[in-house]
Amino acid sequence: MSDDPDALGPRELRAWMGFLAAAHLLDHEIEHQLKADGGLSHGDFEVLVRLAMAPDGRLRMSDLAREAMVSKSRLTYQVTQLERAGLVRRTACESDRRSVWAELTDEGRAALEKVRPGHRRVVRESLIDVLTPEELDVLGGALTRVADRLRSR
Amino acid sequence: MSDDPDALGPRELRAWMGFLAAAHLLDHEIEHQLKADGGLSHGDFEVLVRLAMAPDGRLRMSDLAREAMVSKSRLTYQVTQLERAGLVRRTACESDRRSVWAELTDEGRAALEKVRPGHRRVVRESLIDVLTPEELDVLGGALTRVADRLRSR
DNA sequence: TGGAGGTAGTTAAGATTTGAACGACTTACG
DNA sequence: CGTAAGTCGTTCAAATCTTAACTACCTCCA
Repeated sequence: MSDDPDALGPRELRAWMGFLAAAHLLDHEIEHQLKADGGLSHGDFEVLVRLAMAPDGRLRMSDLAREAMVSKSRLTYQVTQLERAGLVRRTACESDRRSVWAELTDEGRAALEKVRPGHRRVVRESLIDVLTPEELDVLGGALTRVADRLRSR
Repeated sequence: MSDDPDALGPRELRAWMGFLAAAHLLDHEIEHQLKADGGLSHGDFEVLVRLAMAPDGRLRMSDLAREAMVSKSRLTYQVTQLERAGLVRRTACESDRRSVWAELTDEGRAALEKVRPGHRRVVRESLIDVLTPEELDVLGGALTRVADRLRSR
């Protein structure tokens, strides 16, 4: 009844459970730090980071949604909130009047910098520093492959 | 301006970005499968799984919340929904009248079994089969350590 | 031209989640 | 005992997220 020929084996189960738990808990930790240090959700942070990395600090809503891995309607909501907080600005796009630029304001850049040290600390203390350099490389390679494979479907 | 002495290095960044993306995308995939195969959210599924693993198929709300990694108030909502769907039943706890048992019904067990093959398929195809056996072990060890460390804080 | 069909972003309604506060009960300790 | 402090699960309001339209615009091709 509880045995099943194609259930996951112990090694597989350990990897899967570990992955699930680590993802959950780490996200929790990050969410907490970002909220405490700058009143941002993890989603908001990802949006700001993508914008900060983009040329001219701006991206069209669609591209931003894809890069930050959020739905379009969720991004609409998020950007509205971020705009209300003065961290992002919406701008009309000349070349395609359907499009809208989401652009990082100076305030937005500042908010990002304010929150980043704590964010790095969490990532380091909770993940990076817990792994050996070998584990770090294996994990990086393996999970990048996993993600790429999921993206191309 | 964008350079920072204690920013993550390339290997670290790859591991972190890979982890973040893999977690996001895999969760998305699972959410989709569970919804399609049985109308369950990933959260609901986790709740049912923990109950199925527990002796007598039941757990107190608090323990269930801890094991399924959800907040108490979220669990209250979830269990109410699952109860409405007939998959879970609430029972009074004799030994501690503050507590409430959440108990898997036969229907709940059936719903779980119905959805499990697809779930396993997703986990295998998206994660397990993408990794070499060595990667699987390294990942399992490393992430279990990461999770344990985060749990004990 | 003039649509057909696709894309960009928003909206509205409903579902879910959060976080603080609450009532009921238990436990520990003076 | 009797009460202070803690735990258990729920509730409520507010915040957030999802889904399915919907408007406006762009592209392509007859």
